[in-house]
Amino acid sequence: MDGSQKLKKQVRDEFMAYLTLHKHRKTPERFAILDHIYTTKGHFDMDTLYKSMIDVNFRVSRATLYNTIELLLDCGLVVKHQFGGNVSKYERAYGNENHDHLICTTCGQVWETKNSDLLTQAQLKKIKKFTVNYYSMYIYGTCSKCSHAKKMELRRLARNNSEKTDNKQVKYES
Amino acid sequence: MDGSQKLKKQVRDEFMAYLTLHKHRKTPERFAILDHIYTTKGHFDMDTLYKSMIDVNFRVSRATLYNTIELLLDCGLVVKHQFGGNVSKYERAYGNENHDHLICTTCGQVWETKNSDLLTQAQLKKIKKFTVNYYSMYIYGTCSKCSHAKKMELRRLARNNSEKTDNKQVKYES
DNA sequence: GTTACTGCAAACGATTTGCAAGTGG
DNA sequence: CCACTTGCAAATCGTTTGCAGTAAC
Repeated sequence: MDGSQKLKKQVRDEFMAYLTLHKHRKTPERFAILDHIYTTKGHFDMDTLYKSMIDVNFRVSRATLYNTIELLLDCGLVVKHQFGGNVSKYERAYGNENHDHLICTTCGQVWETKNSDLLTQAQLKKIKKFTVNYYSMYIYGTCSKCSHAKKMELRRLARNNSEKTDNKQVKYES
Repeated sequence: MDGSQKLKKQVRDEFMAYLTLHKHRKTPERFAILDHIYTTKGHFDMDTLYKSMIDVNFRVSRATLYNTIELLLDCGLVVKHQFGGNVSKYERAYGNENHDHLICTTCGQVWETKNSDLLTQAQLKKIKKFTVNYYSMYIYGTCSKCSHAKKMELRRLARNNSEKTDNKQVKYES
């Protein structure tokens, strides 16, 4: 099994665990979409994803794509970007090096640069063939309030899951 | 004249120069919008801007707002963000300290942090009350192709402008 | 006077939603 | 079998566009 297949298995397992924990169903569509996303590196938008799945003869509706991408974002397997156009761009979260984005505000094209965590403003100005107007670090995560809410939710889920297990055990015992 | 008024004059002058160079008309709406944007710090969206201008009894249409913001973006007086919701956020470009954005992917709220140019991944993890999932540096600017096109365009404009001056002089001479 | 700009309303397009039919657990 | 998911089509909503009237130059 090559690196790509290994990664696919990894993320499939992670998605599986996520679905189980949240009591979401494990439909073929969901796994097919995840798999398909992890066959290509780089950015994609919903329309591209839709068409490329049709191309490999996997019929999905756009509604399902949007529904599934929501789950994938929530469990952190996919990352969402909005560079300035009207369409959102997505990208798989694992198997891509850390990279920053150079966005041309005139033509909208996006280039990627290698991890530049430590770039200073002075260094940025030196990026070849690109005139930097401004830049912004977008740090995505969970605020304390939502963090707390999520924790409570997970606790509730865990409790329900174990209760269900208990019930089953009771059944078997009786 | 306080600092705020001084800044407003500065950006008004810059906008004026931009409009002159590009042969765009100097309408009251355009200057009112720029002025209004520079009365508040922080992010705003189009709807908020629209309503707040109505509030101060300045009637503008949404179409004009979108048209004008385009110009302001082009001349770099306003900066555009898309944090992940459905609406674009804007921000004046001058008079704000350099800052990064903390975006809660659950509730969508956005906080600002002081300039963290040199934040390392390790440091990011330590941001209090915020669990960092991932971050991305968005570097906006102009690519070499567009840069060249813009330069040509400016040259053309400059030529036309001077030709026009020449014509006038000829007229006066004749 | 020309012609770009404004305001209005209609159009657009990415995303979302409601609902009937399908299917995982 | 129950109710979550899917697929379809219609609805939504921020943004763009066409057009007639207005005003900058």
